[in-house]
Amino acid sequence: MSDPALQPVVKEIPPKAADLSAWYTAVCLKAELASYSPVRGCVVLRPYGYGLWENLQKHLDRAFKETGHENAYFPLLIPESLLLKEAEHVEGFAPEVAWVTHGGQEELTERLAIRPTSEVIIGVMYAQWVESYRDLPILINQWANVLRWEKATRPFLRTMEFLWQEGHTAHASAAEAREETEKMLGVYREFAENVAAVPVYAGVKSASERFPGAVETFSIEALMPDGKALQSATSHDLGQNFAKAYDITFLDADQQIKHAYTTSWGMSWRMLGAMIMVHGDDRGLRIPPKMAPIEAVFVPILRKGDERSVAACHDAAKALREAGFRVKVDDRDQQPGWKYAEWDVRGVPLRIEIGPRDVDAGTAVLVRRDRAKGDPEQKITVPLDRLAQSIRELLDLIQRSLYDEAKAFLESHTVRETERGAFLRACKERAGMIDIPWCGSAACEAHVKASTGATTRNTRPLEGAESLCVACGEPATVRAYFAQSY
RNA sequence: CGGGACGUAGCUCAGCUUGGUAGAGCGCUUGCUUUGGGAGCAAGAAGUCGCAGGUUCGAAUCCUGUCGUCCCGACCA
Repeated sequence: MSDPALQPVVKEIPPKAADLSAWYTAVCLKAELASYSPVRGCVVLRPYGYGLWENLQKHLDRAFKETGHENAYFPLLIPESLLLKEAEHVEGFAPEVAWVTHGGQEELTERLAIRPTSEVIIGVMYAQWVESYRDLPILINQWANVLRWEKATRPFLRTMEFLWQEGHTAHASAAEAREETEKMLGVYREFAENVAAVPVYAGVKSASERFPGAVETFSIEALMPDGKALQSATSHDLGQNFAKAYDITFLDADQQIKHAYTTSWGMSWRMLGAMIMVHGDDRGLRIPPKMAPIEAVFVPILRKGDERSVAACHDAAKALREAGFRVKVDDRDQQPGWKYAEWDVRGVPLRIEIGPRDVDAGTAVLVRRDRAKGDPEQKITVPLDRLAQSIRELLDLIQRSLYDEAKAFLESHTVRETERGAFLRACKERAGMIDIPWCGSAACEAHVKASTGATTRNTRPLEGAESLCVACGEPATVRAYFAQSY
């Protein structure tokens, strides 16, 4: 422990590469994103973590509105009799449903499920609202919490109660529903890559990974530093399954009564977990600027008897706020180095140092969080009257740089295998996204899972030349990414 | 849900083997000096040892149960 090289860079955060799990948990807690609570498997989302969630909401909500959706809110509790109507759905969720059995001292005649997802209660309401093809489509999103009785939990990645949004739409035709499903998958992909700076593979889930009750499930999948994949959002084409179970019918223009076609799609705070793992380093979080609750933090440097820098920071911060930036002045009574370390842990993209020398010169020092200490690109000095432009440019640069870094990792850890032995080895060793022509059979997938722990993450059409499944030798029907998953 | 580890001050942990009434570092409070990568000195506050039983004159320590956290596996939109 006396060797400085063996000391952790940040107190109480272990090196990321050595033990991703320990690093991840420590960062979530030390950056004050979340706290464990007295409730098993449930975390408190602290203000800084909630700031991340609000930025996710802001961007996604705008995208939902732009694609014609409206927000609404449905009940938390679902009567058991309603839940039982879609057999596959019930079977899929039964092990994870929590039940309300009493109201006060009185035992209920019918148990109430705490929603694990809201297809049921929303489907029941849509059945009441839809009569004519003129009532379609219904395009509604809900921001909500849901509860699933999980056995093993980790902050954001899997918690019993979690925050998410769930879109639920009903359409007059299968084609329109499918179009909606794919459109929202695109919205998620756009968000993940352009806002959270997390590159993903978008595609179709295999039958065994499909949402219970869906005709087709699409997902975006991100790759974590340990080579495991993380499903970051899903979009489901539910066909007429739920419409038939919950009687969502309409009189079409041809005077025939028809069942509607429904979709559902969701992204949860798990996306934050992906962002944390993909970008973080040994100093803590690195938050992409578009997601950062604080884009830049001012650290004034004092000199005995000279506190001009504090006022200079506040003045500059005020101007930046008026220009639309999210900035903070850290004027606490602490050493600058202490503050640097703390804001590093919390992943603020830019630090702005103003000291006596800067006050005299009318400048500020900008320090990029995405660059290492000692990197010549880490610090630049800019004139105060150009601060807004400089920050705008740097934030854009950091946003792009984080994405490029993650993209390079994904690409260098996406391996196209053509030989069975090498394929199975890559799956077992968590080499990343293992890309093969695949037969699409559940038995083949189950066999790969049993011998390596990996499953298909998602699939896409063949590129043309491939003919046989690398895993089993049967004719290939799609290309698939295999990986172990969170 | 199976296998393993852990739970002592806000944090990281020592003490437990061999029972005797609570410790360290960091953090926190106050004052002074400091401040361009986790400052220094001085004084001070802070823990029903996760919880519940049991054994014992006496339990952080031994036994049982329980709750929680982490790791591996199983399961899991």
